[in-house]
Amino acid sequence: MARILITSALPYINGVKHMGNLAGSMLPADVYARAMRLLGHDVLYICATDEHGTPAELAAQQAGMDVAAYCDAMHDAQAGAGAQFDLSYDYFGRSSAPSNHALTQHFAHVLEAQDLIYEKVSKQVYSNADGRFLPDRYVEGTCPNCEFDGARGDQCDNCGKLLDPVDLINPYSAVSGSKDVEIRETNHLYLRQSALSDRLRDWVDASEGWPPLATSIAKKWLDEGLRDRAITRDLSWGVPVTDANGKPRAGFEDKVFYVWFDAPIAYIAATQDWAVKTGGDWEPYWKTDAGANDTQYVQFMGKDNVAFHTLSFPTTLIGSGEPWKLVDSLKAFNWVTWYGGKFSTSQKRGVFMDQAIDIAPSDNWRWHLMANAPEGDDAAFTWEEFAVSVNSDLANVLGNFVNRITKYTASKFDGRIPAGGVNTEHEAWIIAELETRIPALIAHYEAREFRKAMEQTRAIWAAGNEYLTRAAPWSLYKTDVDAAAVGVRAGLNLAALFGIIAQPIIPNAADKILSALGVPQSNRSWDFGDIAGLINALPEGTAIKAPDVLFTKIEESDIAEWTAQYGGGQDKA
RNA sequence: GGGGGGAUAGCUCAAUUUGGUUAGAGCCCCCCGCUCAUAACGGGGUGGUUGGGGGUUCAAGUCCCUCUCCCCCUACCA
Repeated sequence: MARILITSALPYINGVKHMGNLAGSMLPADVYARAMRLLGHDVLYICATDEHGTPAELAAQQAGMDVAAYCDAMHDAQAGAGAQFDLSYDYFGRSSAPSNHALTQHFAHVLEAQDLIYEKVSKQVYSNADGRFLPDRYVEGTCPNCEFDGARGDQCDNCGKLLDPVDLINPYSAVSGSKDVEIRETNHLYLRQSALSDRLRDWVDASEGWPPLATSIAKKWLDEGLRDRAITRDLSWGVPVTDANGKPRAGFEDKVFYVWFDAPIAYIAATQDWAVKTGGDWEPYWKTDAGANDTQYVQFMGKDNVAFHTLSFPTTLIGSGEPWKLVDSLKAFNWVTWYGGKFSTSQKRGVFMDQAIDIAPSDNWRWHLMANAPEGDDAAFTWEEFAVSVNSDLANVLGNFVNRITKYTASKFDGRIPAGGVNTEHEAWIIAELETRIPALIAHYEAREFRKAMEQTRAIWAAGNEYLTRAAPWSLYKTDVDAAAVGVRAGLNLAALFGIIAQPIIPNAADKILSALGVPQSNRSWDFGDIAGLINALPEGTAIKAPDVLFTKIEESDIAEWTAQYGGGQDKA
């Protein structure tokens, strides 16, 4: 048994997330967490809302709400959506929590004590109309390179050239459209990342189990030489910048820490909040002087977040000089796209978590998104593929298997798990299948290869159908009831096994199957022991029920309706 | 501009790390079987110049060069 800390990239606060966000970190982290729990590990799965930054302030303003109240509402909405998708967080915290304020300020103080923080004045665009400094991409204007009119301050979408907002011709605020903008000087705290390059490189070189994507991105930045990075912003909503006495830092009264400085720290702060809430101990997860070297720390994130997790956050932790736990393994995902294009609220393209749960049960989404996880490349969501996942994999292969064997048991064996008969070549066949497939399934989960894990799960379900065809108890029943009983008993045990292996992915359907077969909670773990015994594990004579239809199929008319409402193939971006 | 990832049956993806039998699977389609079951299930089959071009090698989807297209990052979006 191992102690495993799992974090999912923090979902940003400005609204309920779309299915791509769910599929890219929160859901796979959850499936992994559930699988590791079933394997008997001591798992802590931590997530939180990422609440600071300019977009949060603007979203609140647009909603006509106070930022804090807006974040309260959105945090609740996201927590609710997560619960509806059965995300089994041990704690779902907030980057705006007092614990994170304190810890972020703590890190800034110890980093400064290590001479890794200094003040520097830079130039930034200020919008008089909006009464705020504008991040580079919130300034738009004419591109000095190609004269495109809608160029953003950081990059021109037309010619692709990287820009400095100061160079834009006729700059205006992307927030209000106002041209009343000016360049102002502003003082900020900078993190001396350059001083930590060597220590960071040593750590990256020593790391194992990172995907090539993560290693190559980290090394590229290191090769170019880490630049010092501003870790404060001119905003009001965020973690206040304090001095060593906890008072507002002189000259920084109207500034807060940069969201990417405080957000990853919230992984730790949320763990502290979990400890307070549950009476647990957070230090064995995060402090190497409290046992965290024995903790396996796995981070899940989208491909855009890799540099922050491999460089920025480790810089904070290493630079502190304190014994903080660093990440062991990363799993980075590409994007789920909507028919190959981007999700867009305004253009009604794509489904968000709160809408999705009204369309189909959580299990259906979880299965489809994991079976088509964007592991190698971006993966396009389509209603047609969704229907295939639900109808073929869930309804026909798994749902129908459970249905056919339980119904048959009800009609011919009095609804009880039958005794009698002896195993034949057919039972030997299915046992051999399980003896190779179950270890392979577990290996895929341990390697966090989700598509392969789903493929193996489905293959095990499908093997059950093949077994029933081979054993054909309905034929044997006419001449030898005991011989038929062998097939029925094995089939019922297989149904239970299928529920047990399905738990990380489709927890609700799995529970329905296991409850119908009378499998107690205590017998649902992945401690399989002797695999040959799995087809005789259920107590003979136990009364079972045929569960209601486990998965309702998706009809052509459903697809047409959803396409009309949420967009589909006809408006590819 | 720089860096990284990707392009493989009609569709969605394996196999590329470590070059090695006839490049696999699911869906679709066709044929057969079964009749316990949600018109489901099982078996078999059709289908590939591995994005284009060039090279290395006894052998290339895999290594090298080059071209095309898509995605991410490029340090003040998160």
